[in-house]
Amino acid sequence: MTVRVRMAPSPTGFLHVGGVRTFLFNWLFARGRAGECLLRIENTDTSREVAESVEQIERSLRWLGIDWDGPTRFQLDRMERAQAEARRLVAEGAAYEDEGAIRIRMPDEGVTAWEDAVKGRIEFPNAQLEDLVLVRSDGRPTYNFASPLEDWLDGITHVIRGDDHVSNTPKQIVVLRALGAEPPVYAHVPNVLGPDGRKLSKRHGAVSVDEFRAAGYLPEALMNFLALLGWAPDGETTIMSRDELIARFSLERVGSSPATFDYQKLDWMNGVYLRALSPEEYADRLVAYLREQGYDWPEERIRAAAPLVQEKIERLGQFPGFAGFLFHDVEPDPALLDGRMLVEAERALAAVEPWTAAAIEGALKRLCEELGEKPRTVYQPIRVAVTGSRVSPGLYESLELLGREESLRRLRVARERAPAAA
RNA sequence: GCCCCCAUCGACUAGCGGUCCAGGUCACGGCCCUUUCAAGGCCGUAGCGCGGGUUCGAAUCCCGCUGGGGGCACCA
Repeated sequence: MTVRVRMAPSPTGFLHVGGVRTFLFNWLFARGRAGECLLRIENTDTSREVAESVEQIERSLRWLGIDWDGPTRFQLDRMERAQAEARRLVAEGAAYEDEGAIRIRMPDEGVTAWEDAVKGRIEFPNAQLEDLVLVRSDGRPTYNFASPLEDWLDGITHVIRGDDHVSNTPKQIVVLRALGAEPPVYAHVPNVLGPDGRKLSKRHGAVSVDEFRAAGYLPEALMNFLALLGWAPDGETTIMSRDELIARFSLERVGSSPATFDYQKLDWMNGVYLRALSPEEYADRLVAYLREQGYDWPEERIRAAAPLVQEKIERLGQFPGFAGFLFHDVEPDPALLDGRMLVEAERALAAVEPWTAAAIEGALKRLCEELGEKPRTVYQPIRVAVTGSRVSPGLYESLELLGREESLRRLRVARERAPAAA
């Protein structure tokens, strides 16, 4: 039997990483088994907000590298079929009308159980189940009716969803059996929590895929990180390509306890991916990212600056703060300047020929010897004067890129602002 | 209140009765390298929630407790 799963976001706002993690598991599972993965929007209305939200969801999934088979489906499209099925259940005696709504009869005794692919056997006492509304008095099917019905109609073989659906499952199983359908395999994956142990939400930081994109995370890094939230191929491997994730993913190895989203680890992992990029690819991504974020800085200069930062930043979003001095003037803190050093640096650099990182290095090292000072003593005022910060890319390369004229100009301006030189 | 699920370092996890005085990664601390910051290398701190069983032997199995989480809608 061909595996067929579905990703079922509700069109409320943006795509939440917790939900994406669940979709990712669906997708990895299907792709690793030559199966199909559908995208189904669980909507109950068709407002414009829904349409926009759907576009947003599709865009976020595509960016991450998660694709789906066939057109996006909408739960509401099955409304008439749902009503017909409900009427059929009434006719068959499995359901009944109640103040305009249709309710299904739940068994009163025994248990409803299933073998969960990640949690093992789960049993629910039937006495716990109330007669569930299938179709509201206004004619719209409820979620617990529409969802399993569509799973059946779409031939879904595995329902991989969040933990919070565990208690819906027995109801859906009863619905499916009444319909004459065989329930799919259920796999309930644990939820993703924030650092404080509560459900991951905006107060913890970024939560929508779009926010991670805007912050300069790489989709492959985010995918790798998300895959490891509740799943591990073994105890050692952490960095895995998309293909490796697909090849190794299995529901059996999904854990059953909730996982905490660790922003620091994501940052580290993103840095690993960033550093692993070829210089050309890195520059391409950086340029694309900055364009997307609305920076109109010259592409050639961005490309030239890329190698200076590749080893240094772990999110592309750090680029403007870290290397922005190459694109605009700076405001050095006078307290960090040293008039004497700046005068000496200006003199030494004015004579450098040609203006290359290597020659600049030679000149500055000679200066240190002449002055009998440690490099850090000599370099810091220069760094601050030229980059506006005590933290920057390599000094020689930065000076080279800035150009002699601009470098000397910044040194001069800074010297004038420095505390009275001795 | 009732029902369901979960429980290994601060975090993600490996471990599916002995090979574990518990391994890997992030974070943290120290050292090295070093023009700042990173990166990299080396070393280190740190964990089986508690109590009973079962067993020659338990992180691993069973029961209870405690602690988390989720659910009990004509929401999804």
